Amino acid sequence: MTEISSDIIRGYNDTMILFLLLKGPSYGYEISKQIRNLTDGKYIIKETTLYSAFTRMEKNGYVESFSQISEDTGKRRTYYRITTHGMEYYRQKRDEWVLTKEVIEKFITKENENGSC
Amino acid sequence: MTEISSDIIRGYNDTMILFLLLKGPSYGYEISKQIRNLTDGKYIIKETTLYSAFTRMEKNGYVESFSQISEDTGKRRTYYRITTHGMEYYRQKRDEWVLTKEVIEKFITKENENGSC
DNA sequence: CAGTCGTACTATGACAGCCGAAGTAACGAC
DNA sequence: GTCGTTACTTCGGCTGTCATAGTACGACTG
Repeated sequence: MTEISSDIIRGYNDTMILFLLLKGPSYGYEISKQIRNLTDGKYIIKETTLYSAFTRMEKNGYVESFSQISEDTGKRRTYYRITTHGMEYYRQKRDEWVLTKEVIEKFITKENENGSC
Repeated sequence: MTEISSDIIRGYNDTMILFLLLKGPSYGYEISKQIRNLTDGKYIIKETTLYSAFTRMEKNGYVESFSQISEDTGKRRTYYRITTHGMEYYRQKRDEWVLTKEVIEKFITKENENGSC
């Protein structure tokens, strides 16, 4: 099985999290589930990676956290909300992705492709 | 200017180098120039990154090095040749790339696209 | 004839992000 | 009564990248 190495995703974990936060505030466990679902289990973010991303992004001002007691479980969760600064960062990363894709694909042979466009 | 962050390229530097070695043995400085040219200067690999990639890949058995005196300059260069193991690794990375691209693009909004295919 | 530019590297050490391991706590299911 | 799920936290290690610096030699440039 081809597995996605963390070294390529590295630096795009933040982007993935921010993307999900664009739809509204969320918290660690849910984000993690959403990533798994959205990618059909192809990418499962590690807990430590996720939570360290949150703290890093909060430090950088990309997200804001707030504590709230959930209505369903009655337990306290740490929610994160994307900031305008975070949205800017997301947009930057999106643009960077386009470039990066172009660059990497110059080094990827297309031998296994059968149909195109 | 959107610049490519090293964190996304990370782990694909090896792949890029191996791709260039598929065409035949080469050495550090030339590989570096080829990367710059092939990407129209969009990606310039750092010297230290390049040479540490070589030593790492030799340790992993992806490349073999040999010393040779160049015909034009008369100076000694360290050439690298891709091994069969290295070719396998390259193929793996190529497959991984397809997956990775799919995954990341689930998190990239297409707002700025105007035409498609 | 000194200085700078291009080639072709090597060594060292720092840093960032990812991740494994382990722990905590509270709830429901079986 | 322990297992699975939720919802985290702490710690420490590893890997790849990069800044900095240095070596060495030939060519050209003022």
